[in-house]
Amino acid sequence: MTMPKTFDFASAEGRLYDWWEQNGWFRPEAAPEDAEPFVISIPPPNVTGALHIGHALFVSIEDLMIRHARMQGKAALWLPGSDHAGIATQLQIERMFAEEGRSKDEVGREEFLERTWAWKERYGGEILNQLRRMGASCDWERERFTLDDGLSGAVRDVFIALYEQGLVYRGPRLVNWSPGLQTAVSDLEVEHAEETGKMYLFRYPLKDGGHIPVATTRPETILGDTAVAVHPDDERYRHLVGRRALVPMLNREIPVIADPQVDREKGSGALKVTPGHDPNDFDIGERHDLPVLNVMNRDASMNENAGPYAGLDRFECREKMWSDMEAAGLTIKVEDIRHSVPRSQRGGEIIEPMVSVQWFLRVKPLAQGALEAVRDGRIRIVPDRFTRVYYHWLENIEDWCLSRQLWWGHRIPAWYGPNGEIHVGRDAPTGEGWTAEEDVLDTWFSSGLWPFSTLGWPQETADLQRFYPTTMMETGYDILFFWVARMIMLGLWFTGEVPFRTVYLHGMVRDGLGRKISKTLDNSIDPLEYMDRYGADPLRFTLVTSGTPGNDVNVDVKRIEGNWRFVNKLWQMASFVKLNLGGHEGEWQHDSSPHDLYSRWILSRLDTLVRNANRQFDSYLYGEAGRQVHDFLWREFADWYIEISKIALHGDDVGARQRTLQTLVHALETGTRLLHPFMPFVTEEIWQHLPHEGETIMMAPWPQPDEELQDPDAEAIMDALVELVRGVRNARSEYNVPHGRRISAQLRPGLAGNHIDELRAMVGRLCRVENLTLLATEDSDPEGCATVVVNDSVVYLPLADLIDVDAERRRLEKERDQLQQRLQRAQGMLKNEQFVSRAPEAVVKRELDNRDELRASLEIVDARLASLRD
RNA sequence: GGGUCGUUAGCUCAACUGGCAGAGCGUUUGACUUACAUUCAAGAGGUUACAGGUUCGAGUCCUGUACGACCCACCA
Repeated sequence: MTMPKTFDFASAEGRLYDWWEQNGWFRPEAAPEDAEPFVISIPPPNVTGALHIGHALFVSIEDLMIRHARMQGKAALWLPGSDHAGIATQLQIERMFAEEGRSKDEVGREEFLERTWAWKERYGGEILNQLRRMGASCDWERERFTLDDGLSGAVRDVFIALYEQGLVYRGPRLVNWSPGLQTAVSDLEVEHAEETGKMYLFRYPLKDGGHIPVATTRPETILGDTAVAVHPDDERYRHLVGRRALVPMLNREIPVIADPQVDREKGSGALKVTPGHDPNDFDIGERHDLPVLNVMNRDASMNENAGPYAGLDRFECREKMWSDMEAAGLTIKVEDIRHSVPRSQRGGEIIEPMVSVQWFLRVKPLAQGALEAVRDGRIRIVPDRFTRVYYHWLENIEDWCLSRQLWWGHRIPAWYGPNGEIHVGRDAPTGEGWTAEEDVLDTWFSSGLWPFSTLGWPQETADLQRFYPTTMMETGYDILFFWVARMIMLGLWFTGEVPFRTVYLHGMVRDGLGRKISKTLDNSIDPLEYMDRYGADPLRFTLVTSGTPGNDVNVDVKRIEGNWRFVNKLWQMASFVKLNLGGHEGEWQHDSSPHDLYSRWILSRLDTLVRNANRQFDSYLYGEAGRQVHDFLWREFADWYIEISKIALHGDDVGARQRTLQTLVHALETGTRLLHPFMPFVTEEIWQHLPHEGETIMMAPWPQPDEELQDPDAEAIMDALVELVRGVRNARSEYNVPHGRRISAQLRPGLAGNHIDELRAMVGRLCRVENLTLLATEDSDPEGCATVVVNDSVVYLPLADLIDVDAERRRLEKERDQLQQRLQRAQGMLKNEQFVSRAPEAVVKRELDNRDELRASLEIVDARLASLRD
């Protein structure tokens, strides 16, 4: 069966994917029962999501890891699934209802959830189908969803256990309130941006007359003040401690207190204390038993505690308040300042610190184990610089606000009794008057259980036994805290084991100019669009080879096109081999006599490639490995070996032809296997056309180095021959020898003289030189020739009609200058006794050889130049 | 205020444990050479941000500076 002219990825991808899946090769069961497991739990994409370039990156890397492990004979399990993504999904469904003109509250919880589930069933699989399109070899029979029954049970059990262990508590605390989403969010979901704002300085009136100057950036919070604080040692204000102040515009009486937390250097040195709206003040308030006043509603409009300002939006209130204070003569001045503003990671709106009753997890006890697991090496983080970041965060961790005022999520299993009792458990308590908790858990709480909940925990399932701890956690560094750290904490706490052995962190995808992908810049790179245009393989190869571990990758979309060309090039190499295999299939591998120089050379190079690739895979340097395979196949195999192979293939030595075919097949088939984890589709299709063992390249063995193939002599000789060919081509080009014109040449043999047959064949085939003849030692240099010098060998090209003596002289002078420069460098090093005595022997020897070769070349070039001057 | 990463060809990026700085794209010239014009050949293009240091030898290790990006932190 001959191969089509080009690779039709559009039809091949779906066909191959279905075939792989139907044969069960994505399942760990495809490996022998005693095979070592290799497990990745997928970072579950949001059900609402559509494949974006960030997904494409992680899929490319993880599928590469999984396919590599599978080819190594491991029981590879890539467990797929999706995340219910509380906030993101809820917002989407809210928008749907809004389009129908109904608010979430009008709809009610029950219908809202019904609709969300219906939507999830209908569209939630879309993102996973897009993963399939990329070639992701996940075990779809093990697919999980964070809100499915098993996982929900795990979440509930974990919550209850933590509550019973006294680690989960409920209470009023200052939280980050998102007025747009109307829910609390965790510290991690708040971003701090340096922005220009205003600092308002004003007089805090005292009841008995006088005032204290106080500064704030949020005048509306004055309405919630319950004290004015000064530093106990501050001479300026010490005498005022114990007096009473009056809240501006409300005239509510509050104390003047002394607290060491007040920074005398900041602002006016006196502090308005608003325990209900400032974390700092909340602490002070606790120490002094101050009332905690919340002056805002859920949407951050002012509430009844704001007196006349009730109902105003917080920013309207700020202006109104200030102008009223101005009128009352209380203001001093307003200054522009740069300060950091807390904004919602999702909506971008300003987060309001607000006191609120929420569920919290005391994280510190869990953090200890998570720190130890990395410190003692049970978990390794790659690249290891992230280890420090991880330590720093866990060492300073604060309690985690678990509750969210949403509907879509795991409902907190708590009930409130008529007398204020709290019941936490699997089932509702019996008896009258209990009401269920309305809030759900932070999405990341369920994600934190992902590596073991997906394997059946808390049941002692066979999967849990076999595949836990998992092997590799591959994800972006942006969710090291959100997700990775929490999986480690919860995994250790509940299973007693690390959830995974290695954490591999990749960077963020940026555009071709290094800019963040953003809607406002409109610079998104749509993976689907590029897969439509070029197929999945070029996209995958580009993503993996464009960067280095842990660093952001700037994706230059032109590289996708370039790698599509690479796919075609591969296809053409295979076509060539296949074509030449022709009717000889089966015959091609019978000849076991020693190989020719060319074949020994390419096999030696191939072995070096295999060696490098193995080392790089072991160090997670996938990008470098991919680039090297690419360069080998294109630059060495196709440009040189295939071209040279035509000598034997078109010759009449049957043995030589067969040995060459054997090498062609071996090198290409091996290269294809090396490439399979990067580009699964085209490699499978090609592999099927080549002679191979086994059913699928997916399960073919990963290439191993073979010491026998190393052949430094063949490499050295081929390097010289290749240089001679390049030199002849260069001379032809410089002298504008018409492309079709055949020329003759003479060789003054140095080392290359031992391989005159090979050289003759090569120049004949590759640069249209016929009649390469040998010059005897006593022969004088031929006249009117262009000269090509490589080491101690010289090729003379009789181009009398084209040679311009001046031009040839310039050419040789340039050559001489280059040689001299390199020779000087080598001689300089060798003259240095320190170098000779201290550098490794091999390095010195290489430099010696180098010098000798350069000297030989230079001598010849000089002689030629001298003869031209005559 | 702490910390991390980056700065290499016009652009986007490589360079494993220090050992002759590479690729793709772009650019110049030539070629439809029966696997491939989705290609091939030849060329141009670099003081590896800057200043010191260590070393026989530094893009690579150390110190500092500049610029850029990011992370953490309760700066009224």
